[in-house]
Amino acid sequence: MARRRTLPRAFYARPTLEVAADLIGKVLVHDEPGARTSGVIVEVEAYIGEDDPACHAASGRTPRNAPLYGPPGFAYVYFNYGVHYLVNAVTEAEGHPAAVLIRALAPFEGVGLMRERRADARRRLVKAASVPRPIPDAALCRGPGNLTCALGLDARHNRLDLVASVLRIEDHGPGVLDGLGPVAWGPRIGIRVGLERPWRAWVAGHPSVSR
DNA sequence: CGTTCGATGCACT
DNA sequence: GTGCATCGAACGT
Repeated sequence: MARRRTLPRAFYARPTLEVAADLIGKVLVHDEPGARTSGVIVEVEAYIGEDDPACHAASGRTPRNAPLYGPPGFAYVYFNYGVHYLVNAVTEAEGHPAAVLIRALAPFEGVGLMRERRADARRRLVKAASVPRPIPDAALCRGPGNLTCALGLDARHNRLDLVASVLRIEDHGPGVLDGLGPVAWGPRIGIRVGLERPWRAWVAGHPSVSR
């Protein structure tokens, strides 16, 4: 197994767009004993400050968005649409609300467990009469709600320290993304405001990137 | 191809 | 009561 290094606090304590760019190709890990799941980050979005209308901090500090105002290198996980959890890495500095939303992974470790979790979740959602299509491996962590499902992440992981907990992001060295496309930038997805800011980054042409 | 829409919980107004 | 940083089935073209 290649050498792996957990990203240090200083990685996150930088301008959010730099962190977002550098997170592409790193590995998001949920290190449950005997059930590790992980994937290479291939799509992210930056949400930066109270001036960003799409950022959860746009209306000021609330109990929900408090982690955004905390120190960098912690997880901000929240529940959305009554269905999905979304995971962010808090960036910048304490008092500067900003984070990077992890939107898609190329499945790496624990792919079988990911398949089970996604299939279970879909069976719960789909009508009993219809037969769900099998989920291709490239789609297991395609989309922010899908990747938290596949990795088994939920509200328990909110506020966890990405530098020292079961939830972390690792650098597996250069070469992880060999043979894949370059990083592209464009407008963020699924928001109605702040579309003029091209703060979504993804690996061009990668099959695990959301659409 | 494209668009619509239901499922579902909760923070915030 | 409203509106989501979603997903994917179902339907129209």
